[in-house]
Amino acid sequence: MNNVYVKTDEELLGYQISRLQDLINQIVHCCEDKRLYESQKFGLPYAELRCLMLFEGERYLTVKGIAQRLEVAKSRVTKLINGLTEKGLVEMIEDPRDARIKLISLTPAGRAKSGEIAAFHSEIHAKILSNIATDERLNTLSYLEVLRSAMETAKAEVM
Amino acid sequence: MNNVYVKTDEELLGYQISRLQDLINQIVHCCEDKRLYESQKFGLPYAELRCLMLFEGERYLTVKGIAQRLEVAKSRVTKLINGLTEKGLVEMIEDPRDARIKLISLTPAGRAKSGEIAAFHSEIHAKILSNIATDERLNTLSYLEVLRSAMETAKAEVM
DNA sequence: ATAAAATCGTTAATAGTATGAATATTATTA
DNA sequence: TAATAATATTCATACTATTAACGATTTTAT
Repeated sequence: MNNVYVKTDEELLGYQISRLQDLINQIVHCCEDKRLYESQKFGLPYAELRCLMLFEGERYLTVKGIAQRLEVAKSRVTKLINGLTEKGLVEMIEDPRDARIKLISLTPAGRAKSGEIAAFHSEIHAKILSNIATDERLNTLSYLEVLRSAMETAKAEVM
Repeated sequence: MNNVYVKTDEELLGYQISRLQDLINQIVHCCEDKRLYESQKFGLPYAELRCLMLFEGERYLTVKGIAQRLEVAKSRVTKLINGLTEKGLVEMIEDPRDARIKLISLTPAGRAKSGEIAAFHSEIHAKILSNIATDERLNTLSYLEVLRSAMETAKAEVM
């Protein structure tokens, strides 16, 4: 009978769906743990930490630019910059050509901390790679790209 | 000369590290979008939504049990249950055998909403799967498991 | 049987994440 | 020059989450 096949197919799909769900949840949960850990490790609220990392290779950023990159409201950025300024990690000067604009840059301490954080990020991802067999790394990255792409497409479809 | 090979190897590793970093970030970012979307869609703060989903197959939960599963403080759960009670989604009775304990259960409305949310989760993961070629699904799940495992190991090593 | 210890949930204070509306200042443009 | 646009800040609000202190109840040990 056909029913048997249909049911097996459905069962397989159901199994794959819940497996995918579990795997993604566990991976995301792992990332949330990392987030908490690095926030502790570097003594910064996570949002400020993320803000600090935007200065890689850029001398000056503006409130508006940071807001766009972090995808948050400008008013939020004002708060973050206040926090980072109090901690001596960034400083603000006025744009010589437009007094509305404030240019934000890293202090030496900010550059140092930003470097430490970047190094930690590299370290942790290097560690993850090292836990994947050499001959499986390429495939892992490829299939991760497959998943990423499938997720973006699904997002566009559903949301 | 040996230097040439060494450098190529290092470059490859560096490339793979930053690719892994990007892919994971994008996948997590996608999940954060989903989180915001479903919070809107179901008219619930995300934490309350997660709380609601714990009742799958369980008749009664306690504050302590919920706190453990959500990995938050008990006081946080009190707040979440207050919110869900105000919205008519859960209700609380006293444990007949121990007056310290409060048994929390879904109301009919809560059961309905919980069902909708579960259906949405299935739908979205089904959609993701459907965006992966049939002959690539098994491999995607396998390599996702490889990654998950490598991440858990790295977490244990670093943190 | 009762005093001490443990358990359970709540309250209050605090901190971090984030938004939106209103505002002040400065540039641009008509 | 007057209206408009751009930039950043302030304030009110809401959500996420923790810790410490507390009151009520149950368990345990004397």
